Amino acid sequence: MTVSEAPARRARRYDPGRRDRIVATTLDVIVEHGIAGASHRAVARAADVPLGSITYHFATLDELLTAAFTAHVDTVAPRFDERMRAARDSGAVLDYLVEHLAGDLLDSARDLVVMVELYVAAARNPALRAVTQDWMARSRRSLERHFDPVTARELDALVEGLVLHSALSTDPMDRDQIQHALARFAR
Amino acid sequence: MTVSEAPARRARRYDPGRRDRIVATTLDVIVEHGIAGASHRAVARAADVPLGSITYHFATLDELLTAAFTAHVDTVAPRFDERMRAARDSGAVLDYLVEHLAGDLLDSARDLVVMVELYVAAARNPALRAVTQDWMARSRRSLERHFDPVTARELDALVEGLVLHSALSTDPMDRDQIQHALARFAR
Amino acid sequence: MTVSEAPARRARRYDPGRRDRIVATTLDVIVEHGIAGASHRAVARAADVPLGSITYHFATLDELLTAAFTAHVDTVAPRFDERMRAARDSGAVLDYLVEHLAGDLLDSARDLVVMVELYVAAARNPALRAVTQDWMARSRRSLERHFDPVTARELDALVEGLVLHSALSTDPMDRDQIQHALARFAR
Amino acid sequence: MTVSEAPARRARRYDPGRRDRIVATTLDVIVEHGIAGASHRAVARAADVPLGSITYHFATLDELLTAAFTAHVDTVAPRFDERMRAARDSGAVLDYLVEHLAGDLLDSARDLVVMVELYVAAARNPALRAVTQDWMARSRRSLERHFDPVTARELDALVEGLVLHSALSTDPMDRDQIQHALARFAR
DNA sequence: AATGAATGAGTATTCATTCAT
DNA sequence: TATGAATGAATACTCATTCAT
Repeated sequence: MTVSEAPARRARRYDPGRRDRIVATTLDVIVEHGIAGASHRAVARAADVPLGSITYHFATLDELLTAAFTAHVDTVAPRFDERMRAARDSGAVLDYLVEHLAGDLLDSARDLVVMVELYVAAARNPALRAVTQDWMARSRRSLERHFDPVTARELDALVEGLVLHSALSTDPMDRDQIQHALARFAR
Repeated sequence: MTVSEAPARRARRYDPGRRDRIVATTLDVIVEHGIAGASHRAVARAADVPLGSITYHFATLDELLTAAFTAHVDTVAPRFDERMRAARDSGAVLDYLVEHLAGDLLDSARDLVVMVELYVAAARNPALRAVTQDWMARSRRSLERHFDPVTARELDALVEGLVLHSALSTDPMDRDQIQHALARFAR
Repeated sequence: MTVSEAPARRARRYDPGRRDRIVATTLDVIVEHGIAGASHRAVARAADVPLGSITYHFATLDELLTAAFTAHVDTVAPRFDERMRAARDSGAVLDYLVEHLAGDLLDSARDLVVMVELYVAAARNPALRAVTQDWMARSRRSLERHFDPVTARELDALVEGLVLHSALSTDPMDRDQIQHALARFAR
Repeated sequence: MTVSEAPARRARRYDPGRRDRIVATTLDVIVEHGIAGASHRAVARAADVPLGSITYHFATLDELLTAAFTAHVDTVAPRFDERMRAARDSGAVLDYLVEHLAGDLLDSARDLVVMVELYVAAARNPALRAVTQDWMARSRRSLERHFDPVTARELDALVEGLVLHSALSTDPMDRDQIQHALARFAR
């Protein structure tokens, strides 16, 4: 019986792309445990990286969180814009939104959690507020491919509200209801 | 909405109503520092009460937060219902909502912040989710005094989205825009 | 949704024998959670009695623990003495001890846990040391009904050792082995 | 066996071997104040190390206690085995045991206390139970150098009982009595 | 006589960050 | 460049005991 609590970390000194992996893992941790649960340690554990490695790449937690959310927006916003570009007309946009809100709830659930966490954090963190506003602006600009600015903004707000509701309600709206709500904005 | 941090601690063994004061102060702290900042210590300091007093009245932080949000909902929901009861018709309701969302009344701002904090916390905390759902249900029921259930639900979602936007955006919608958005649901 | 965290304690102001019930419950708590787990609160909860009631009847924790262990010894020691008195000869005593150590492990397990907890606590608590020594002396005196003082003492020590072993070993001695060990002391 | 509580904290960022020092100090604290007194803080104070240092090296108190007891067993068991190996015959073994149990050497007293604390803790802590069982098995195996397995086991139990008695009794057996008791197992 | 409230010290543990190597 | 060690403040929560009623 000998004392042995070696943390079983495979040596991995050469590890290119580690920085990116840390950023990606940070998002995973946020999704699973919230921003409150996204500590240096939690991320280090999840990314299987020594604690010092996190603080080496990111001077502060804030910097890490900002990097993570920025990366998220840079993934999600272009994808959304692409969908908008691909849509033939405003009707097609609404169809897509219905699909997004009612359908593949696995992927959207993730996006939604990230969104809400970001929104609240932004309320008290200027760096994140910039990220949030960038995201809002981009998504509105994408919608403006098919709607006038006023409608785009209203639609954006409604979608946000619907997302919140479907995230938190035990009795979420069904596809028809969502369709009906969005139709208020279509021709 | 300022929290007095007076370090002077008068001896005060007999202090009826302290429990309620703690609950009220908890809401203040949430508004000022977010749920993440609502620690036992922070609340104790703000309520000018010894730390042990908090844990005496509330076995866990969760219990305290739940009590605080419940108290908030029990204040806000009846007030909203009263407004709905008082409104002559659906037009009057929309007028009130516009006022509520656009008026940068201190009270409104406070309510917005509490709501958003609650929503995010609810995503990870079943007890708070129950509070949230109760709130949603009550507010929908109030709207149903003037709208059919489908419209009430849609309107509720839009309001939620608008709240999020106005709570977090640096460039919130103006009164006309809000009015215009809500008008989609009026007769 | 109204706040209601009433601790659901049935009113029971008139409750004779409560003192005794507290003492008995304290022993239960010690058995289940160890002396370290026998706090005022734990006992109050287990005995379904308000916290203040414990400190009302027992000025300090020490007093409560002492009362509990004393009660235990006053139950166990006479019982053991009765067995010794009833035994025809030293052989019958050994038969009884074998039975006790190998057999009804449910009751003995409880006694054993109490014994070991008491012993260790006694090492640092004078009040409990007195209880322990009283117990040791009484049990030795009981054995002296059938053995000379020297043998009684040795037998007592061996029994204690066997009890410890059977309490902690995953592979306890079987009846024959115990019988064989004790036989060293019989004629 | 005195624990220096020097409040002077020299800056000491580089301190190799600190982990081992913490483990050793933990045993000291257990000897002086019992397991119940072996808190993170108590150990930190005794080892003249900041509190965070303890939790850095040992994620939980359990881990620390386990390391301490394991270290103890890894010191004591080989030493005992060495004595057994060195003993010419079973008589020499008994002589050594008498010496060990009767000599009020500081070292012996210390070992006794550690043993008893370990035994009680083991009753409620699986990790410590493993340490205990390891110790029991090793000590039995050492005895088997001179006794058949059955006798070794009985002797072990008796020794344990004698240890308990001499650790806790104010009126411990004298050398002759111990000698006499052990002689029951000699040729 | 009895008890709910109060309290200050204490518990284990987590944390962001800094430092020495 | 990379990282294990270090650290002091903070976290939620428990506790024995005292007090006001």
